[in-house]
Amino acid sequence: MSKQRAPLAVIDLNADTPCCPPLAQRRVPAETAAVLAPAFKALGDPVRLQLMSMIASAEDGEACVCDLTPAFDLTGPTISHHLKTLREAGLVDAERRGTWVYYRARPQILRQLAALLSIEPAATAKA
Amino acid sequence: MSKQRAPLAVIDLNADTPCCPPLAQRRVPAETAAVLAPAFKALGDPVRLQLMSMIASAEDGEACVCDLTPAFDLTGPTISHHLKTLREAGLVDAERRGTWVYYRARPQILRQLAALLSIEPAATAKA
DNA sequence: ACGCTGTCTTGACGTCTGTCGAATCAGACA
DNA sequence: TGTCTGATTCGACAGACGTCAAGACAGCGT
Repeated sequence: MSKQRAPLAVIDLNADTPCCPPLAQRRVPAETAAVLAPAFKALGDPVRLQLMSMIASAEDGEACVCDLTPAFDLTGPTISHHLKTLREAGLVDAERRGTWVYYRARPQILRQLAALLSIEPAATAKA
Repeated sequence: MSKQRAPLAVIDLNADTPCCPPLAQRRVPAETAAVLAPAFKALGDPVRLQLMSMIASAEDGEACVCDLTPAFDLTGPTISHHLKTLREAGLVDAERRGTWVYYRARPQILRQLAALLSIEPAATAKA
């Protein structure tokens, strides 16, 4: 984890900043890496990757915790913990409506991560 | 880390398999998540994200460890450890040529990760 | 007001991770 | 052969992570 915690907690990378040219096009500077790495890290757990997918692909763009939890062989607190991790990485938003809490994906940051990873169709060896 | 180690060590996801529809389009199944999550996890450290970028954006598509190491305030063994992590996640390949070891990105897996994260321009709430 | 249900927080546990120094391995060159 | 340089492996340590049980909190219904 390279020591420091980084600010996180809802990184400012939620704005519509175009942000980052592809990782393979220009060297990612340390500051950018420090901001983006936590997002990748959050996706680096199978459970969270599935949670993220379930949320992002949900019918109305949002998913209830009550639907998420029973999809895994894990306790409620554990799922809650993973959701918190996704929240702190800026990947999802939570909203309580009455009894239930709904999670919603943040497409912007997903787009940024995808852009960072994107490779021009034939850029394997560009020279 | 969700307990089990998974096979890793060079996941078979290096083939040209189209692999995965976007995460926001269909629920990522557990098996897919188990295979892909380690790749995201490997990118989930600022140092490795920079290493990956330096390798992928290198002049001839490859970077020498001797150029990578001095770019960080970290010891050789530590950089070597991170490179091993990237290697085991299937993100890079290593080749020794004489005295030096060169690392090269695997564009296919990067493309797969990018595809998984990709979002159709206006799919925020598709209904 | 009371209890019920759904969700989150807290505290604890074992494991994994990032880092280093020391030792080891792999080639190059005398 | 011996030695030098570059890279990896080994062993150790502090800190972070994933998980759970127990408790706390928030709304709803009675």
